[in-house]
Amino acid sequence: MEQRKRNPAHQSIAREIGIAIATGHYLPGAILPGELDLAESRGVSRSVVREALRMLAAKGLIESRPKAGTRVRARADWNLLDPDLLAWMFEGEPPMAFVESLFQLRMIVEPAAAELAARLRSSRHVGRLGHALEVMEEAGLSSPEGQAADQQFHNIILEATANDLLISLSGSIGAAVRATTLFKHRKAKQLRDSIPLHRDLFAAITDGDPAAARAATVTLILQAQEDTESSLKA
Amino acid sequence: MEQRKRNPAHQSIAREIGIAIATGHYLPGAILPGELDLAESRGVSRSVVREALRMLAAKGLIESRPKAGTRVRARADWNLLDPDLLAWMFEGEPPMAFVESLFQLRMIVEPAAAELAARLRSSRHVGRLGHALEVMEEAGLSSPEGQAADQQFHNIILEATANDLLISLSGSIGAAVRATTLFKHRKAKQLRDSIPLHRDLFAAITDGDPAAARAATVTLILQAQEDTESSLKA
DNA sequence: GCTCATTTATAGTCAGACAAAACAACAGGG
DNA sequence: CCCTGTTGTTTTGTCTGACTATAAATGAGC
Repeated sequence: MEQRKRNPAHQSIAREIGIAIATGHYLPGAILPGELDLAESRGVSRSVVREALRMLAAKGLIESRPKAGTRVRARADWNLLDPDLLAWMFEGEPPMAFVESLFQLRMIVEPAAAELAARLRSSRHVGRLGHALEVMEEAGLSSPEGQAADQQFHNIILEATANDLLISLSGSIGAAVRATTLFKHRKAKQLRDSIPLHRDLFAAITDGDPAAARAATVTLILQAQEDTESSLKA
Repeated sequence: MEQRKRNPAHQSIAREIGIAIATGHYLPGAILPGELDLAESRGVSRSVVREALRMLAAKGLIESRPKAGTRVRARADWNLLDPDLLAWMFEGEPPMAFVESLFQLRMIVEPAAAELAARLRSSRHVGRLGHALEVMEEAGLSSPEGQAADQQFHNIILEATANDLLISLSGSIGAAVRATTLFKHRKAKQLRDSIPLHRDLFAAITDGDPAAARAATVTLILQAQEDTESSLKA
C-alpha cells in the first residue's frame, strides 16, 4: 500500500478554504473570518493560516489589507488556469456553464496543438505515443492505468509542440479533464470507446498530417463533450 | 505623484526570489538557501520568507521538504500562465524561444476568441469597444492612456466571449504582452501604427462577421510579432 | 455639514522555541 | 563483507506571544 504523500497543514487548510471560495461558499466581495478565527476554528496556529492565505492570494483568489480583513477578489482576477484551482472548482457539482467553457477552450487549443505536433514530432515522440496507446488498449479506459496512459498520450502531444506555454496549459486542462472524467465515471453511464479515435490521431501524427490530426482531435473532444454533458444532465 | 501601493514585505521577497528563479539564476533541481539564510540576507524575519516561499510554491515554482530543503521544480511543473510569473520572466532579456511561444499561443487563442466575440457580442460591448478605440486614436499608442485603452480593447473582446477561462487567459497573456510592449518601446524602434488594424477588427465585430474578425486579429498579431522580434534582434 | 484628528480592529512583522521528517553516519549482527 | 537497525543531525513545519503599521470608523472642531 503506497503511503499517500502527507500534506503539510498549510496545504490542507489552503485547499479547504480554496474549495469554499471556488464552490461559492464565500462569494466575491465577501470578507472571510479573521486569521485568528480561522486558526481557532481549524485547530491550527495563526502562522499556518497565514501561509495558506498567502497561497490563495498567489492564485488571485483573495486580497488582504490591515484593518479591512481578507476579501474574496472578483472572479475575473482569479487565476482560473491554475491546476489546483481548476481541481477545486470540480469539487461538488461543477456548473454547466463552466464545463462548457472548458470544452470550448479545449476545442480552441488542442486541435491547434495537434496540428503543430503533427508537423514537429520526432521519432521519439511517435514511439512514446505508440507505447501509451498500447497501454490504453490493453488496460482499457476504465482502469486507472488506462486513464493514466490516456493523459500521458495527450501530454506527449503537447510536449511535441515544443511550446512551453502550451505544455503548461496542458497541465491545467489536464487537471480539469481528470476531474470531469471522474465525474463521468461516477455516474457509471455507458461511455463510448474512444480508443479507435485515439488510434486515428496517432496515425495522423505519425504520418505528419496536420489536417488529419486536427480533425481527429476535434472528433475526440466532441465525443468527450457529449458524454460529459449527458452525465451532467442526469 | 501618485504613491504606488506599498507592498508588504512578503510580496517583495516573493518577487525577488521569483525573478531569480524565472530568469535562471536558480536552475530547476537546484536547492536554494535555507529559510534562515534567506531571511538574514534580505534582512527580514523567517516568517516573511516562509510566506514568500509558500506563494512561489502555489505557482508551482518550488517544493519544500524537511531536511531536504527547498528545491526548484522542473519547468514543466511551473504555472507559466500565472500573470506574476509571466511578468517575472520578462525581467531582463526574455529568451527568444519564449517570445515565440507566446506569439504562437496568441495566434491560437486570440483569433478564435475574436470569432466568438463577433458572434456573441452585445450592443454594450460594441459601445465599450468603440470608446476604447476613440481613446486610442486620440491619445496615441505611445502614451500610457493609449496603451491602457489598447489593453482594455482586447480585454473587452475576450469578455464578449462569455468564457471565464478565456477571460483568465486574457489576463495572463495581457501581463506578458504588456512586458513585451515595454520592451519594444525601450528599444525606441519606429513602430508601425496598429490603429487602422484595430479599426478593422472593431468593424468586423460590430458587423458580427466572425471570419473578418479572425482575419483582422491574425494580421494584428503578426504585425506585433514582427515589431517585437526586430526589437529583440538589436 | 464638512474636515481633520483620534481611536481601534486587523493584517503584517518579529523573535524564539520545539516538533517532525528525512537523510547520513555509524554500530552491530549475520 | 554486507546488510540492517539505530542514532544523530539538519532543515522545514508548527506553535506562541508580542509588537507595529495600516486604514477604516469614529468623534471633535470648525
